[in-house]
Amino acid sequence: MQKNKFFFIEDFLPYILTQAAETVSANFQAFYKGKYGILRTEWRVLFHLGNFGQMTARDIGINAKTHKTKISRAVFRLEKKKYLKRTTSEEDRRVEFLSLTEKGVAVYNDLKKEAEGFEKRITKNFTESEVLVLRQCLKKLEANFD
Amino acid sequence: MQKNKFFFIEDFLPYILTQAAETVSANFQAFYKGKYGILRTEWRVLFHLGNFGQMTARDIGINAKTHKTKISRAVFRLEKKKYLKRTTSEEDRRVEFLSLTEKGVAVYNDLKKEAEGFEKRITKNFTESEVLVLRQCLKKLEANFD
DNA sequence: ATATAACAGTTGTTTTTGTAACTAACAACA
DNA sequence: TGTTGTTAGTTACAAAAACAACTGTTATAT
Repeated sequence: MQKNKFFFIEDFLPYILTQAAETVSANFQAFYKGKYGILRTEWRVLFHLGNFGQMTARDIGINAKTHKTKISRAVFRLEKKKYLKRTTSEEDRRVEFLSLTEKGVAVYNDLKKEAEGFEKRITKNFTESEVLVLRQCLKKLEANFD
Repeated sequence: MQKNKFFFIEDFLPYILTQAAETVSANFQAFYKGKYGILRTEWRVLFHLGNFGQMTARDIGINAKTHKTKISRAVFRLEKKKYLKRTTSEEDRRVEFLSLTEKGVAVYNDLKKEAEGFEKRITKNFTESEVLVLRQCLKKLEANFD
């Protein structure tokens, strides 16, 4: 596959990784952007809350490796759309607990179904073992930078 | 790994794919951004020209699946840095042939070495077969959208 | 106590992207 | 010819991201 002495951009792992991610993301975006007018970071916040329940902006940022300003603005937009509500913590008034509204849960559930279907479709010509190795490798790549 | 009836964002392939890509890219960026002050699209253009020799903006865009305005701006910046030169085609004066200057080739060669080292490092705890499957899967994912 | 540092989250400014509209050159066909 | 359509690449404007500086609150340490 890869010639010995030469470097080919199309075999450079960071490049094909980014290309694949951009293609997949761009196509998945169609669901949440087209259907609910939300951006990628908003999708991430929504799914973190849908998955884990109540969380703070800080913890979403840490888990999703996303900068706090990006989270802050995503939270603002989700709140404006009434998908999310905030409650200030009693113990520490800097902290806000975020959680989905009923409307937000409905959106989450719908997008969750779309996500499951999407994942099945993009891996339909993969063997089970390929999917497994792919997942493992992606997590390992990520972990190599901790 | 994945619970049966539940959806977890951390197992959702498009999500872990994007996360891995962002982490890897952000770390690789340090080389070309820190050392030569160039952006990701500029890196891509530089590497396309370094790899394939003379190309048009159009063909780089098609190959890298990047919009023509992004390419146009990257070309402009690379030209300003004297890494790249243009020659208008004689047959069709809309077309510009792009190629690296001597300075551009030097930058390319240096970054190519960095790239090779970087790739080795991020996959140093991978088996050969894992790397192979990873590459195959990423290309297959990409191809599923053609 | 009170000064200092650390932290959660927001706001402001600059840089980069996305999208559409544009220019200039060619192609096709009446 | 000349009219219409297409293409390569650029430019203008709006949306989003990056980065730094900020507010308000709690923790630490003298």
